[in-house]
Amino acid sequence: MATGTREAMLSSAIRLFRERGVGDTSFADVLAASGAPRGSVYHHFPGGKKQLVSEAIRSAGGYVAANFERSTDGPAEMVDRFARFYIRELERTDYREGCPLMAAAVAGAKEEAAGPAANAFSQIHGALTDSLTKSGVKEPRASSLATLAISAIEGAIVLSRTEKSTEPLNQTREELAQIYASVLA
Amino acid sequence: MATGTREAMLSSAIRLFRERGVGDTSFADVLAASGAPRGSVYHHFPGGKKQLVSEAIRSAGGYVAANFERSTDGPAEMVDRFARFYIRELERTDYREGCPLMAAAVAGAKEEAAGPAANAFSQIHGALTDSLTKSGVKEPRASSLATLAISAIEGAIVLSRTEKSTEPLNQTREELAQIYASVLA
DNA sequence: GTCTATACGAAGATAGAC
DNA sequence: GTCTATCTTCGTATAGAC
Repeated sequence: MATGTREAMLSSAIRLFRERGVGDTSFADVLAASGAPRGSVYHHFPGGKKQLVSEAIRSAGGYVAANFERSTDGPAEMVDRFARFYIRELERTDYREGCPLMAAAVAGAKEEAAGPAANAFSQIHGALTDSLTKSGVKEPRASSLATLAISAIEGAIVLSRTEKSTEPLNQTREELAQIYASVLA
Repeated sequence: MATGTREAMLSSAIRLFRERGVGDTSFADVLAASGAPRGSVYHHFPGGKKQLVSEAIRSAGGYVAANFERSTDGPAEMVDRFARFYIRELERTDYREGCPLMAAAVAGAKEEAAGPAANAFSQIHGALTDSLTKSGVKEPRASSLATLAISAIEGAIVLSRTEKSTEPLNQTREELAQIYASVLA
C-alpha cells in the first residue's frame, strides 16, 4: 500500500522513542526497525528527522488520548483504564517501553517533540477535567484532580520501568482510585 | 583546585541532562558549558562518556535525595519541600531544567543512566516510607503513599515544564498536601 | 594536567541512476 | 518510489607534544 512504509516508520519511531528516548534514536534505527527502504526516507519525510519526530509524537499523542478517553466512561474509569493500560504495556514489553509523551517531553530542547507532547497532555487533561465536572466536581478542584492523576500515572510509569516492577504503578492506581472514590461519593 | 575541572564537568553535564535529556547531550556540549580544557577529558574520565553519565547521575541522585530528606521533617513537609524545590527550579530556569533523575530514567536503554536513577528513586522512596511509618502509617499504605507522592511530583514537573507554567506542580502539591493531612490526622 | 592533531565511525542530508 | 553513492557534520576516542 502507498502509505505502508510511512506508517511503518512512524510506528517504529514511536516504539524506539518509548524504549530509548528521542535523542538516542537515529534515523537509521527507525529504518532498520521498520524495514523501510533507505532511499525513500526523504520522499516520505521531506522535512527530515524533525518532521518524523513531530509526526510520530503527534500520532502517539492521538493514540494515547484516544485510549484515555472513552465517551461512556466516568472519571474514575478513565484514570483506572489509563493506569491499567500502561501496566499491561510494561508487562508486554518486559519494561522496555514507557509513555511516548514522556519521552518527548523530556527532550525539552526539541520543539518538534515537546510541542506535540504538550498538546496531547493538554487534551487529556481537558477530557478528564470535563468528565469530573460532569460528575459534579467543581472547578478548580476538577482541574487539580485531573492533574494529580495524570502526573501520578506518568511518573509511576517511569518508576515502574526503572524498577522493572508494576508495583509503583499499581500502588499509584490504587491510591488514585481511593481519592477519586471519596471525591465522587 | 585539583578537582575543579572534574566538578565543573559533572555539574554542567547534570544541567544539560535536565535541559535536553541524556541522549541529546554530547561530550563537546559538556566541555563548552563547563569551560573545561579539551585535552583533559579522558584524564578525568578514563571510562569516557559512560563514566561521565554514570557519575553525573549518581551525583545528581545524591543531591536530590539530600534535598528531599531532612531528618527533622515529617512526611508532609518532605513532600511539600520537594514540590516547592522544583517549582523554584522551574521558575529560576524559565522552565528549561527538569529533574535529572527523570531525564536519566527515560533513557532506559543506557544502564549507566537508568541504574543510578533507579537507586536514587529507591532511596527517596525508602526515606519517605520510613517517615510515614514513624508518623503512624502502617505498611503497605506507607509505601503506597510514598510512591504516589514521588510519582505525582515527578510527573507534574514534566507537565509544568511542557506547559511553561507552575500550575500543574502547584495543583499536585496541594492535592498531595490534602491527602497527607487526612492520612496523618 | 593541558594542548593540538587526528583517527574513526555514526548520523543527517543530498544527488543521480533505475 | 526506491536504490546506491556520496558529502558533510558531528561525536567519541586516541596519540603525542608541551
